[in-house]
Amino acid sequence: MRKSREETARTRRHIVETGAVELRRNGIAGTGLVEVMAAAGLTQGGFYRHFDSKDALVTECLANALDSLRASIQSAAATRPGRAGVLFAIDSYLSEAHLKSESGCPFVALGSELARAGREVRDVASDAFLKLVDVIAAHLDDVGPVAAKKEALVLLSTMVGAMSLARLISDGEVTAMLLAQARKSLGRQVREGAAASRRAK
Amino acid sequence: MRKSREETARTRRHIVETGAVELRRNGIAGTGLVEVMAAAGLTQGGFYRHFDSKDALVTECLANALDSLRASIQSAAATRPGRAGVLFAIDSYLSEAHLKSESGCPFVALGSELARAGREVRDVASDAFLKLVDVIAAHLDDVGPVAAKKEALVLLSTMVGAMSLARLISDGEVTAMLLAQARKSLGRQVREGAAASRRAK
DNA sequence: TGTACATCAGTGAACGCGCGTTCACTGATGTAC
DNA sequence: TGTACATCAGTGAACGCGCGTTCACTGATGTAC
Repeated sequence: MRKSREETARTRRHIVETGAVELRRNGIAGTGLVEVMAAAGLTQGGFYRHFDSKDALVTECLANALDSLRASIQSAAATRPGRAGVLFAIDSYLSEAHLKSESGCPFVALGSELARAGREVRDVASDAFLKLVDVIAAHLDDVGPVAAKKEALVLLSTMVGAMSLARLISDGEVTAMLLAQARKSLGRQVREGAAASRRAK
Repeated sequence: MRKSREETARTRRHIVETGAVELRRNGIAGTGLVEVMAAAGLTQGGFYRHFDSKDALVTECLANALDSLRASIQSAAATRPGRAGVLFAIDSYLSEAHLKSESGCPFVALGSELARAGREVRDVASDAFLKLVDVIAAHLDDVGPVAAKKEALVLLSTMVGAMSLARLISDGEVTAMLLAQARKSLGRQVREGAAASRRAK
């Protein structure tokens, strides 16, 4: 049953992609290899032809998921120039669709588990976060790059925090209010950001 | 080896308190009953004399941890009147001490696991969150109660998000910058909050 | 108040079960000549 | 280009191991009279 190199590579990519979804749905500890392989249409036995360990899979799936997040924020921001792009990216992130999504932000879906993860996993998460900061900061082009980065750090903190809390709150009305309020407040911050930053100097 | 009612109650409380710490250190899935009982100085066999299941323990430990959080924020805020109290509570929350603490905010330590938890656990988390919102909102007493609640929702989102991200980032310098920047930005928001809220009307 | 018995907190061992990992096997693909 | 052999992707079963849970047992505490 040996497969061609091309098909092997395709299978591997497929495992990573379905694994990236399963991991965000059930968490790192809550996701089994049998489950990931089954979701990819395979049996558990073949897993170790592609990866050294569960940890190696987690690292790759996380990198994949973080890349999706960056791509999605980047393309949302790219629809409008400067701060308007950031506003749009924020509204997309803090949407009901993202709230219910099973392939959303890994910082929300895996946040507390990532903090306890090994060196390699945390490095992947850290690097991806800094890239995300740069994506946002690049759109805050009416202040200096350092000020833009600092501003982006705080915007992302609120985004991740609001979505994390929205996910765990069981009362749908509060959830909706929280997201709406975060969008509103970040909107104000982003619009007034340049002025506030200037004032702060 | 039967113990007196008083001692039984003390033992139970002790299990919940040590369990609340273990749970935040290792996560829900990552914490075993053997480990919790050992941390309390007991053996696993006695566990079911106090709790119906691991889930029941988790619910109680979470409630305990959330109560500690509320008490700590409440007492920090109470040291100063009005918005100054909120500023102080924010700085305490976003401190290096809290970053390294093993008995800190459950929303940060368990966030992504809570979102996947059962009805009861999520209800406990939700109720505690709303109480926390009220604690903060009570100090934003120069705007109406509804505006104060909305403002508190966003402040807490940034606090939880910043601490969650700070915990998972492996670069200590970035972590410190993120916390510092969140403190600074929230400080500005809280100080200008009343004015901004009035403007928004 | 004292006595006899029931209760039950805590121990230590055992139970299924699911997990990550390993392995013998199959047969199509890749390689060497 | 064709042939013979080595490689290896994928299967299905098995492995230890740790987990949540159960249980027989012990002996101090609580209760009934």
